[in-house]
Amino acid sequence: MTDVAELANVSPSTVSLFLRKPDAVSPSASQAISRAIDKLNYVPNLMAGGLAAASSRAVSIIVPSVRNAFFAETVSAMQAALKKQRLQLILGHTEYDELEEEELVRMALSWAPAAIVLTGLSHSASTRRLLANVTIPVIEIWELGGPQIDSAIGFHHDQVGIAAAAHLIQQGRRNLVFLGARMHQDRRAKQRCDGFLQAARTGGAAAQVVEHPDTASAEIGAMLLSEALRLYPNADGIACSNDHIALGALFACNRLGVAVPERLAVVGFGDLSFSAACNPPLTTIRPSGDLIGREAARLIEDHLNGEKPERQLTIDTRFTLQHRRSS
Amino acid sequence: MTDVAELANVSPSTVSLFLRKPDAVSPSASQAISRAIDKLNYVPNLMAGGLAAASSRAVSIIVPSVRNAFFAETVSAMQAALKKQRLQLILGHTEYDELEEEELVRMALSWAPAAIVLTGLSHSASTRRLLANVTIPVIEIWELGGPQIDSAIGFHHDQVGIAAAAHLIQQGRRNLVFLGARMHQDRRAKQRCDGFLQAARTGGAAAQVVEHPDTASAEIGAMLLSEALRLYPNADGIACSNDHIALGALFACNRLGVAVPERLAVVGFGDLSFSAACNPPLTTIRPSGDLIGREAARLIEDHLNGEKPERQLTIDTRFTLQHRRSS
DNA sequence: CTGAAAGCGCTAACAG
DNA sequence: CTGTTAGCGCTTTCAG
Repeated sequence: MTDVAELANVSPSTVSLFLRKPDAVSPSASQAISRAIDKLNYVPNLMAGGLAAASSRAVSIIVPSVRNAFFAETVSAMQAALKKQRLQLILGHTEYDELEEEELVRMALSWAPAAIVLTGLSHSASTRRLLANVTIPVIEIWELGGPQIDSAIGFHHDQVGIAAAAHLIQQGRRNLVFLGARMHQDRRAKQRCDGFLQAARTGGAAAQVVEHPDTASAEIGAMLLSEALRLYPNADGIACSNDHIALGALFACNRLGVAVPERLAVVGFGDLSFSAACNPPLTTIRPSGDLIGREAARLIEDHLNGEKPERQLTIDTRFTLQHRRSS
Repeated sequence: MTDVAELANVSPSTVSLFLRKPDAVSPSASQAISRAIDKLNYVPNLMAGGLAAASSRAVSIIVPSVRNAFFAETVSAMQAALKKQRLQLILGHTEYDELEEEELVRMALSWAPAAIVLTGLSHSASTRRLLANVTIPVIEIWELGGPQIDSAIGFHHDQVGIAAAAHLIQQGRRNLVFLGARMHQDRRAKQRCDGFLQAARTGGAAAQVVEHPDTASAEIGAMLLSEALRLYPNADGIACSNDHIALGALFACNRLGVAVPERLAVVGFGDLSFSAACNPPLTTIRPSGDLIGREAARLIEDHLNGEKPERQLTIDTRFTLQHRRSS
């Protein structure tokens, strides 16, 4: 920066100012500085900047895993939105482990990030303690309906389950089964399941659960469907903890000669890339993972720009039922 | 750190040393420092550390998008491996745009990362210039077979196409079609296609391409298959640029009453989570996205530990054909 | 094995 | 609008 200043015949602080608030520098100086930057191929050192400013242009985001399409979508949308503010994403994966999350939060904090984004509302006591006294925005995403650390952006997963049950009942189904995967770890899948069961029973339908401990996949979905049909031969409506499970269920129905939706209606969750293309096209509940990311980015921007320094926000991004031929 | 030092009755530099090389500090001092750290809930400031050391514990990784399952897998594997070294991933998405990549590289450099990871071998001239003089490892992933900036980890995509063609020919198919999506942007899909065409023709089979400009999806796969059958009614073997396309092709065959593999053999690429569960299970070529991530992490560790300061490495992670019932 | 000293490259008052 | 000044919290020789 000193070199740039020298070449542009200004002081280093003018260069610094130009870099942070270009409009606050005279056009002539701006031009000279721009030229010097180009000529010297100057790249600012964000570590130095962050140290001096006691906060960095990094945003830490901690998700269970980006291999999960839901979180990949949010991460991707957030990164796209933050890029405009020249903010960088620092990524961490908890793999659904609260201790892992705690360690990641600790590491994240050492970067003095501009904000920290966590998945879900459930965290270890130490994690809460670590985050209790930070002054940056802490944003919990993809879950609503519990005590928040600071702001939360997402939706109520029990309502997803309720919507699925209501839909199946409306379609005249009365013997419902929920197919779930890894619900001992995936709290949100569990919430969808619980909402489903309760709404189904309230609505006068029978409702059962068939589950598998491993990560959701089409393979497990197929297994779960066969199992469900074995245990509950007169089941007529199936809700799945996500579209991977639903896809496998559709494959299994196809193989077993079970007519969908005539004999069995199927509803998924996620509206993944294949869901509309299935045989038959899958009715599913679509969360807006990208909206969650964009809203999170907006919150962070607002905080950075000093506007709306509101805290403790709760933003419900809702979800929509995509009614297709599988139900 | 000063507070910790004071509480532990040592100097700040001893604390610093303890944090970086615990073994170089006496047990008694170590214990006192540990205790002080715990009591004060001390979190080191990595910005300050990075500034002083002129290199940070961040690794920048730039991929087209984590919404793409291939890159999500690599990112995830890499993060898991780097965590052991207390290295953090800074993520950037190019969305298949070289100018975007260039800007991301510039931003990445301002973090003085320990290494920088790019996707593919094709970059803008400016990007190459930016990276020409850096002393940290520059690792290009997911592509082999062109000029490298520094090290490269991946495989030859034309060989994937060749393997698909060879497989179909071996199955007795002679009228082949390649279904491709977004090949004007996705260089690697194009390479697979080119390898396929060449190998097919060399092998004495007819080979055609049917493509779509948008991102690969099952929906587009279904469209492409219908189109292929319309244009080439006697096609008997289909290779797809990835498993999303193949999934859609299988759906379309199912709807059109086209028997797979009797009438039409289908081969995909990716071995995604649903591929083994399809009807029929999909023959596909499986790259090892996680291995790419682990090898990249290993390279970075080695460099950091001063071992094997080899540069210009080329690591071929290969791929394997998963022969299933669709062919 | 421990400590003193000298910055790393930048930001942020503040004064002009 | 520009420049001066005093650090940000740590690492890294270099002595002891």
